[in-house]
Amino acid sequence: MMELTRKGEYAIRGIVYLAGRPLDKVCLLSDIATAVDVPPTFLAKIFQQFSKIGLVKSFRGTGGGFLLGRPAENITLLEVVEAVEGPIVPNRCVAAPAECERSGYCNVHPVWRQVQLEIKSVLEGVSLRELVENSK
Amino acid sequence: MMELTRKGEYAIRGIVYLAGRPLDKVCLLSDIATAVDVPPTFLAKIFQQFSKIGLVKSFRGTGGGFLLGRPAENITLLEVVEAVEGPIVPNRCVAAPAECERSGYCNVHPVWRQVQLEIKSVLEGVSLRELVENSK
DNA sequence: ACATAAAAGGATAAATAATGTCTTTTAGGG
DNA sequence: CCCTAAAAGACATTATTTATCCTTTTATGT
Repeated sequence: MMELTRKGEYAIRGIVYLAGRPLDKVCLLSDIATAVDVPPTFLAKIFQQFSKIGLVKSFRGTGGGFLLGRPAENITLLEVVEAVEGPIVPNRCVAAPAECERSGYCNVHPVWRQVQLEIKSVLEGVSLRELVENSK
Repeated sequence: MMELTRKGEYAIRGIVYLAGRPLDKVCLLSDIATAVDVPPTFLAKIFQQFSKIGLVKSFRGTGGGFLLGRPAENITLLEVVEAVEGPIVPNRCVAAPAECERSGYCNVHPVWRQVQLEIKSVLEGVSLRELVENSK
């Protein structure tokens, strides 16, 4: 339970790597995949999701590849994770309160809500910039 | 990602119900299952896990059933969840740091560690007593 | 225009995990 | 000895995760 999937792990590895590259040089997906040791086809799907919401910018054709969509300090770990895993919902009743009404009011609900807030708070407090800096 | 499974949800429902029953009367599994709307065979597995670690006491045969293993105020939501879901590990690198050594030191690791602490902290702060009281 | 490069998108397959059932075994009470 | 009820293990089903492959679209250079 409560475990990041491979997809999420790969997503972080990939975008952190990209964030650590020179800003003006587009990165080939295949190069990123090799560098962070992720199946290229899988990473492609992940970067497509990033691209849709603007976390990265993509360029097709010769000389194409990927650039970070915004400065690394403006991208939080929460955004990266939610981009590929969907919203952080420790229990489905938090996502869909309607399903919580099994027998009136559910007193566990506020606890899960609190868990959700804490997780989001931690992940939101970390930017790609910080993740890159330490590794240099 | 990060979502409680049905098993965890059922586990909470079941033991909270038990905690709300008179202390000295053993509860039939079938009655609990009916009350909290969970498949009886599935709930049986869950209560077996509870029993092994003493969260509940079980009695076989005629007049048998289940009792809470300790006073409700001494059982935390964390214990209940971990009993059936295993330890709270938001990323496998937190459970097995060895796998984190992909390329030297992983700078995301401390973040997941922090997430783990926060989740555990919230769940540890809630006892079955509190969950029962509100519902009355 | 044409050939090439690279991402986008869709369909599908394999592996793993979640969910649930069934049957047999063990223990206790009458 | 017989009935009840939980324990334990094997099995079945479904859903999700983790990929892979193939075609299409878009861009660049010649």
